[in-house]
Amino acid sequence: MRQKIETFSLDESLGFWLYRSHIHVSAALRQAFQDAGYDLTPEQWAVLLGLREEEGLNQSQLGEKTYKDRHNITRILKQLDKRGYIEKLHDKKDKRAFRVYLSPAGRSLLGELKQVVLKHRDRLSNGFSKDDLLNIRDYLHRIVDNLRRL
Amino acid sequence: MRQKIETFSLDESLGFWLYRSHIHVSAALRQAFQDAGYDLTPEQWAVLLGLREEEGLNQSQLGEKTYKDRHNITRILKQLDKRGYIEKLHDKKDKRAFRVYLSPAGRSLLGELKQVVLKHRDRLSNGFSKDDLLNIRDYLHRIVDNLRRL
DNA sequence: TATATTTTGTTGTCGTGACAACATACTTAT
DNA sequence: ATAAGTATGTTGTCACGACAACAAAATATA
Repeated sequence: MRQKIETFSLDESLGFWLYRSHIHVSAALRQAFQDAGYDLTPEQWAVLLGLREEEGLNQSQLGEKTYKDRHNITRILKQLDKRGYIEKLHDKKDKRAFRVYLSPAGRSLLGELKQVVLKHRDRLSNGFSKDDLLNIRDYLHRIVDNLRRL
Repeated sequence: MRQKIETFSLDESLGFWLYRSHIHVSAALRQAFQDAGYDLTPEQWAVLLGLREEEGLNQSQLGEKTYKDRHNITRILKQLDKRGYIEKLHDKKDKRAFRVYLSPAGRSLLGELKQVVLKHRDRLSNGFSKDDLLNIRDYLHRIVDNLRRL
């Protein structure tokens, strides 16, 4: 028996472990971008990656993909637009909506930062086997599923 | 072979899994507080739990315990103070510092919300064995250690 | 067709995280 | 003992997450 976990405390809270690790990972990525000379937040990066996987989404769809609500997507896209990394085109069929695309600069940025991000990922998963990563992923997905379904 | 994980994408990013699960867990706790009729954020709750474990800390120490920098601690304590849950007393030896304590209302709140929080924790860890929880904790701690030490 | 509802996106507010600048006070070095 | 450096806490700014209110347009329904 390693340690009891039913105690009502911070150190024994799954939610707090998640908070703690998220904060550290996010700070490290932010720092990695800064060290590489780029003014980009982890959130902006996530949206760019989401776009890379599927361009032409509208803002709501992009929000679903990146787990950000439409208010936040609006503002993150505003930042990315200001930096010239994306293009918002009016949807021809739906006059309310935009379709969001990577600009050439955005596509270029993804290439430039690829090694930075891969290095960051290697760093935080140092000592993890592929099975470890699959286990973690399963655990984290199960947590989200629990909250969605229950 | 379940799936390759070296792909440079959002769905294969450990950091993004952490972000995703943290967001869901945090939203669920916020909702649980709201459903129970309390106006309290998960961050405020974390600070209260930190205080419960060790009262009389100064703000910097409390920030270390909860992984919040001193700027944010200042503001979170301001919220908790406004709601009457804490007391800030001047440190007698160090005139710069405060020592932070739970107020009677704060202590009472911890009791009132205990069942709400335990229910929330059961919900998100539904289907997890004690070993699963220990494994997750080890994984998440290893991630943080990797970022601290490398 | 006309009305009601839903969907898409924006703006504004608050709380929080990251960061800089600052005042105060403690600590260390000379 | 004085100066330099460090630590504590506050305020201000920007970015982001949660939430409300809103306008415009699409969709559903009567």
